Amino acid sequence: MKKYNEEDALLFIVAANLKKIRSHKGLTQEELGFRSGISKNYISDFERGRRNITIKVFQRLIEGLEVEPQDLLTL
Amino acid sequence: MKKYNEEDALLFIVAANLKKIRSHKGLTQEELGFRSGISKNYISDFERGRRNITIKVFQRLIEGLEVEPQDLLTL
DNA sequence: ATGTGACTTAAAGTCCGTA
DNA sequence: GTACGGACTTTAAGTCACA
Repeated sequence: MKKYNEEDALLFIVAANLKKIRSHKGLTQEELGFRSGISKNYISDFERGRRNITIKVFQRLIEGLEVEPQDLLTL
Repeated sequence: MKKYNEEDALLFIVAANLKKIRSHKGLTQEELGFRSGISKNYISDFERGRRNITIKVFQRLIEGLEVEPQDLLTL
C-alpha cells in the first residue's frame, strides 16, 4: 500500500475508488479518458496519486464513469 | 441566480453549500480561512463561483467546517 | 494497457490594498 | 464582514514520446 500524507487522504480515496470502479466497469484508462475528455496519461497519474485534480476534472471523471460524486468519496 | 455552465455544475453546488453551511455555523470567511489555512480572499472568490478548487483545498475546507464531503455535494 | 519524464500554458492560490 | 482588483509565485492542466 502506498504511503500518503494526511492532507492527501481524500485525494487517495478518490483515486482508489476511480481505479476500482473503472476496472469493474471494464473500462481502460484510455477509454475513460476518451469519455471524459482527459488524456490517458493524466488518468494514469491521478490513479497513482500524482495529481491533485480540480473539482471540474472530478466532475468530468464522474460523468465519464456514469457514477455519482459520493461513489468516489466513500471508502 | 447566477448563470453557469454545465461543466461548472458541481463547482457551484459546492460553493453554494459552503456558503450556506459556513454562515449557519456562524463562521466568517476569514475565520474559515484561518481554520482551513486558506486565504479569505480565495474563499470569497470561490463562494462567488470564480475559482475552481482542487481536491486538497476541498478537503481542507471540509475539515475547517467540520462536515463530511457529501455535505458539500448534496443539493 | 499502463507508467514515466519532460515540457508549455493555464489556472490555483496568496498578499496587498480599497471600498 | 465581504467583494473586488492588481501583481505575484506556485502548481495543476494537458500533451508527447517512449519504456
